[in-house]
Amino acid sequence: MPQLNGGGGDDLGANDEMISFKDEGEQEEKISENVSAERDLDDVKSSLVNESENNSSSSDSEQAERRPQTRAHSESYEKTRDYFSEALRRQQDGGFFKSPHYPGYPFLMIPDLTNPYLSNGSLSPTARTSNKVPVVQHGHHVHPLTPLITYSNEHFSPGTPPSHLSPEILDPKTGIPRTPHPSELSPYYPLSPGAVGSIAHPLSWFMQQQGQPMYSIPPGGFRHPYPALAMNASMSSLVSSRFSPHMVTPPPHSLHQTGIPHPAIVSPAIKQEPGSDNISPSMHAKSPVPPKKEEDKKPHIKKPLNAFMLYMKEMRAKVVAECTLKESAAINQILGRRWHSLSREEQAKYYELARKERQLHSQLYPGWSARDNYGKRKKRKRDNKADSKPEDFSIRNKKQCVQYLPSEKMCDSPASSHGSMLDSPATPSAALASPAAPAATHSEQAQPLSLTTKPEGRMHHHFSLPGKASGSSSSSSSSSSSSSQPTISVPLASSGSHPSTPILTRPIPFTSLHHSMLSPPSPFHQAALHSHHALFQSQPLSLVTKPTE
DNA sequence: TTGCCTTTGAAGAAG
DNA sequence: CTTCTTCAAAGGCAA
Repeated sequence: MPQLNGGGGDDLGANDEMISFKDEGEQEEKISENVSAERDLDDVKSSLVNESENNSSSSDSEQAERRPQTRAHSESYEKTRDYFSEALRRQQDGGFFKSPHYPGYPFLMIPDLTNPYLSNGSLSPTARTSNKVPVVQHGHHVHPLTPLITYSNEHFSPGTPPSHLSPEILDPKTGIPRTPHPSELSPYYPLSPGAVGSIAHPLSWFMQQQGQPMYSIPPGGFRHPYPALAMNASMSSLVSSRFSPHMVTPPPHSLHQTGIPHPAIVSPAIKQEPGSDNISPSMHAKSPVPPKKEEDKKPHIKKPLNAFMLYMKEMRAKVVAECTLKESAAINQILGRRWHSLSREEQAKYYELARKERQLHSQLYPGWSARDNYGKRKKRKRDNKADSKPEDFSIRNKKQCVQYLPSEKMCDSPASSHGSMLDSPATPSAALASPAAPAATHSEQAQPLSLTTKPEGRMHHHFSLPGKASGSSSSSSSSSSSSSQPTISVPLASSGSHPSTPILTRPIPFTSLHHSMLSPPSPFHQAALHSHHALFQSQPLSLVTKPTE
């Protein structure tokens, strides 16, 4: 990502961004102060707050060091992994994310990755409960992002040594072979010639370290077909465990034709945490599709994770470690705030990863549709909100806030506990988006109320641009230009965007245009919008009400 | 045992 | 074309 070049050297446009960030930082600091105040009220735990927000490298590193000691059972590989990744990133970045690239890949290879899953084949229940002392399994460096993606490993031939790297990687966008980014070039690039054909695994660079599959592995999935590999070297397992020699080309339909469990595939019936002893039928079913009812047998292919989900996976452990909180709901609130506080570049990383993820997913499961998973879950009762009047929901939200807020105070960072529910998206992102941001942020704080509403209606939707605009990953590569809405393609590249980040090049809805000049496109539209919101703080209320309507 | 809660983003469905 | 709904992860909690 060029944009990041120079860390500080961010060039063009960077200034604005930088400023915005600063504002954010300031804001955050303010918040921190506030938090501090609150801290007094809170018990010692609150002490954690600071670092969570600041992410002080020192604290992280300290923690990192400590954790490894306890590694014995670490909680979940993932968490530790995340934690490390974070720590790593800090180290590399010096506490601040400067390099857009995924520098850490070198570490990937570190064999250490003792993957609990691999070792046991399952996570010990205790592990889950042992959050209090987040343990790190491996003290090695892990790139923050690497851990996230693992899935699809299976598609690569196990037999292929990691070293087997494809020299060239097809540029998703252009389809033209390109020299992989250094970060991308991992010695272990798992592509097997035959395997995914010419398609390089978009996430391969990412996957190497991954001990845990991004998608929950189907029961069978975990059971590595090649136990030896799995059990043995974490590394090999990582790389090869999921690779399947069988995998030649993506199945035309959702079901993995190969019958090889993919991390993303979960048998509905068997859906379970990785490591469960149960061997899924599908697993056994390595044999070509079992002749049972399609439904029963049909493996559940999970949706690819979006940027935020990726971020969550990475950061959750860290947040958990910093906080005493264990409830995901609370943690997620914090993560949501942090997400907004991320710099564009940082978010861009995740968007890019998510894009690749989707791309890969689509390649693996060409026929798969998100709709396939509809109804798998029980359903959400969120419906309530629809019923409830604005008032009601506000109240309801309030309750929620209260419920989780405490924790946030303790742990959360930046953004604010103050704002309480406000996660105000606007905050960080807005800041990024526009110079006006500062004011905006300020205003937000002033009007925390708006936050309460947010949950209800997902305000961003209202602002949001054409849904597809931001998204369509796959299309993104194609340069989604077909947005009916007036859009301007803003090559943020000029502002230093990563070349490979389609996001930046996406067309920006006209509505956010003015912001676009300053801010990143699509994924960030929201932010821009939020900033917008800030600008119009005079009418924040409207936002609130809208959702209800 | 099961679903809820909570977050953002993507995608599909519905209007 | 816009809006709404569902699902993705995750783990404590409630029923």
